Amino acid sequence: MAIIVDKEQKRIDIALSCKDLFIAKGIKNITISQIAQEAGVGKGTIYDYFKNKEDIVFEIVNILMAQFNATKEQRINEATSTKAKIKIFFDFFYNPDKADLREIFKEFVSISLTQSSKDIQEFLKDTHERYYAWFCAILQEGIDKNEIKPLAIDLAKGLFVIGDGFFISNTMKGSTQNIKEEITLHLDTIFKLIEVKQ
Amino acid sequence: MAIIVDKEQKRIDIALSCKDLFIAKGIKNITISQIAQEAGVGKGTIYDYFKNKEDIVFEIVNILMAQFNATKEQRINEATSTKAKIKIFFDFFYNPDKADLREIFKEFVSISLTQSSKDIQEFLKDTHERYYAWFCAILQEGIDKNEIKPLAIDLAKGLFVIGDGFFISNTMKGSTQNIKEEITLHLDTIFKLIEVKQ
DNA sequence: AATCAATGACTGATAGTCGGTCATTATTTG
DNA sequence: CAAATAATGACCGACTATCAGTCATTGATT
Repeated sequence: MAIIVDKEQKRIDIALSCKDLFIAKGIKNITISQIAQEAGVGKGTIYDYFKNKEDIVFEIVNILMAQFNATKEQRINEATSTKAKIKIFFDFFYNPDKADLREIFKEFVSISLTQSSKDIQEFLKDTHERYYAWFCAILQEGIDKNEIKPLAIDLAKGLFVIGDGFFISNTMKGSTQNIKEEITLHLDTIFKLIEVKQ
Repeated sequence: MAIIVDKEQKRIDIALSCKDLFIAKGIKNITISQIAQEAGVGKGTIYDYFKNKEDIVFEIVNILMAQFNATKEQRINEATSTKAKIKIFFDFFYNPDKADLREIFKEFVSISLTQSSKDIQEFLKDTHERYYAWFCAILQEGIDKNEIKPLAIDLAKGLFVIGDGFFISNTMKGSTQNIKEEITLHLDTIFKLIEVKQ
């Protein structure tokens, strides 16, 4: 009876159109009016597609992460050793091409910590569990192949969270230069300990 | 002259008086007027002692962390094994008595990620480095005593950040119940690997 | 009288709402 | 079948409520 818009697609379009604004200025320094202008729609329209400013950040992170993870899965499958696979898993935290994405991820974490609804927490939990299962599968595969000791599976959770740990720690200090070296050293050392000597 | 107030003490008094408000509602859901009322001063007075709302959170975290760490140093010195010392280091993240402090710490991290000034980043960097040095010293002591392998020192940074990692990861999911078990398992497993067999 | 502390009314900015308009499609009618 | 009309979702921006932060004034002390 009337115009029917692909709501999901438009949500994506709006989110992506103001991505650079978020990266450049940060959520606190942008107004909804600016976002609307950047997206080429009216202010009210923004609220037809998003609950609030934070919701836009969630959408941006979702879109970009999905894109990123599509290639990640492939790269992990191509890697041969468990160590190499695990390193790719943390690639996001130091890949120079992903600096922009990390900038938004920072906002995302900040929001998630203090302002996320039950819905969003549920979503985060699901996402987290899916990735953790994937991570465990990689480790288990290494164990089954006798590349690493069975004990390594007990390190899964602790290893899984070190990406976040390094990221938060470095971001809070304002020094994100050397995450790669830090993560690499840690993983190399862990692998020295858990690798099965042939 | 005129009335001379102990500015530093009053800053502390104001900060502590609204601590519970921050814990109960979170920074986003409190107004400066509420804070002023809770502290029993005028709104303008708040701005004589703090730059903004975020600044109050920094003060609260500083005060409470300082209190907490005073006892922490002692407890670490009392512990005999390196493993026990390291576990106490992460006590903050799961000690049931510190749930309130963690609630504010959450706000603190959230702010630090996206809104901290150069000054505050500098401060965070200093604090971080001091704690990291302490952490390394504990590990080094264990190495010198031949409790753990020399290699363990390369795990320092990665171990140091797992507290933050678990905290962020669990907080984002809204499940802070099992951090203790997770950290304990991780540390126990790491120590199985780095302990020197006698 | 000089000086510092405290204050709360005021201002500017902005998040979020809501009544109304417009464009498109469905339905009716000649 | 074409024109007229009805229905509806998309879109909008003026408006409102709220609140962070300021500053001119008052009050207290020596």
